[in-house]
Amino acid sequence: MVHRENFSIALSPAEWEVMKVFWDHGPLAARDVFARLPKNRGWAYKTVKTFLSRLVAKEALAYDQVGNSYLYRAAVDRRNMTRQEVRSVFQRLISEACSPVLAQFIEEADLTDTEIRQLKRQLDDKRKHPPG
Amino acid sequence: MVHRENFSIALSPAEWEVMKVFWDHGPLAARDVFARLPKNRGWAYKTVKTFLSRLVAKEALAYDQVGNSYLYRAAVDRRNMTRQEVRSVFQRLISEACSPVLAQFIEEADLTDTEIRQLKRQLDDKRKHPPG
DNA sequence: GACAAAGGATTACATATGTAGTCTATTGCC
DNA sequence: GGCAATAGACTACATATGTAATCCTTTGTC
Repeated sequence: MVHRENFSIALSPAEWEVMKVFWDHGPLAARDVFARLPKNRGWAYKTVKTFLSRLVAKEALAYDQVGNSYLYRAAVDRRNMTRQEVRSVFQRLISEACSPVLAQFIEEADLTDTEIRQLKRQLDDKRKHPPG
Repeated sequence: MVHRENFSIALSPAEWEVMKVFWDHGPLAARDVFARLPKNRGWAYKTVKTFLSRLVAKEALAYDQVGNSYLYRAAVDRRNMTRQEVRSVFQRLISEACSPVLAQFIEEADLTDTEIRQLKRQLDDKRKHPPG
């Protein structure tokens, strides 16, 4: 089992959009990726093909030859990529405290009550002095 | 009072770094911006000047002539820019639920107990059915 | 008053990204 | 068996971004 040097692959916004399709649906042929992308993006099929090639070059995607075409699949883990991106966003936006930016995030987020409960629990777990 | 068309200015990572200096310190001359930027970035003074010019072109910065040089100042609001960026990050990273990405953010964040308490309160305020 | 230093304006150049089109090989269909 | 459709490879081209250097002007210094 090859251990991939997964270190520091950066995805452009368009590439994220493509990767999300794989993370949500698993391995796909180019044509199916195209079909599953949000149509409001208005990308031509050839454009999507370009993204796929670039993602393969970045080793964010891999593929298996099936007949005369490729079955592409994600080669990087979504949680890893998200974590990386979140870190970079933090570094970009934050001067000192994380909290204001995090607050901004919470403000923007659409959350169910259940999710809110879970996030609160997660916050509790971060406390140095557990709530009394 | 001129009402600026503040709509949809996008900042590159380097430009964010520069803007943070203004938001943290107020109006500054080019040389002082250079001095206050994290030195680990290793940017040449001329590079910083380029960023300043581009930010003026984007109308993220404005300036007043003082003697033969400019006193630059932020022309956009930090909260606004942060909100915009947070939104765009959400759109980029999220398929359906915000919650997993938000969780990732909380995981990465370095927070004091006080900040945690405040964020929890903010979460409570978002609940459709207030906690009983 | 001449010259060097510093400031702003303009130019430079490589890589990344958005957005495709063209070229060539393969292959299903008639 | 020939042709059109499709796939992947390669090419194209404009804009954004990182990273400066050069040019021209102003101004403080000796």
